[in-house]
Amino acid sequence: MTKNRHIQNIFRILKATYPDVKTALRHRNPLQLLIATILSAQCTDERVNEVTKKLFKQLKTAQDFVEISLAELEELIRPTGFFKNKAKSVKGCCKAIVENHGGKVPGTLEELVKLPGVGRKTANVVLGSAFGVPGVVVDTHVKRLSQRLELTDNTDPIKIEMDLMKIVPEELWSEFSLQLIFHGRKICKARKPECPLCPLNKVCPYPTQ
DNA sequence: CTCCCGATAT
DNA sequence: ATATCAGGAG
Repeated sequence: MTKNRHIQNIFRILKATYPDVKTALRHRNPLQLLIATILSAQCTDERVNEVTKKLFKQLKTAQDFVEISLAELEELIRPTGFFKNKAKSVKGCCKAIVENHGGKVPGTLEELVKLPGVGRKTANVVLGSAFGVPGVVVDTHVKRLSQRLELTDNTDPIKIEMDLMKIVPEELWSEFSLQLIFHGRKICKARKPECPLCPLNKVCPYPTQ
């Protein structure tokens, strides 16, 4: 089986299994998605959604996040873990957004990555789901599945991102990332992957236990 | 590489 | 007890 055939099979099966993927992080605008994504580090999206439901009811604009005290913000986001770092990042982002971007979240990878606490993963989530700009999101799931499916030999997320950008057509970057993320959560889990249930098990090199 | 954070699954 | 959860900074 050629490498191209391998990846085409994966696209076909993922599309059939997850025909209409969208981010699980609840949001109404780019600012909300940016903040939700920062909060999502090492935390389930379910918990992030619980926190942001209250958070976004109380705080609407970037200016609101600049004005709230650090201690208050820390308490509001505490259940997401890493709350001191995340509170600092959220406030820092909003400060930069107010001062340098007229209160609007910037829509390019270059500008997003300059924001404190925003790396390529977070930036590509915002680009893909808030601005409709293609981006490969390499989070813990995409990294693990790319390795199990042998789409990359690398362990560095940036190198994996580059590998996937070569293999995956640009118009599928965001969709493919989301499909791997959903599949990684439900089936191809880090701990105990459910290989017998997996629609990819016929084309996957990973041992099915 | 370590640290940040705490809940949950195994 | 330990690994893992939509990572990023120092």
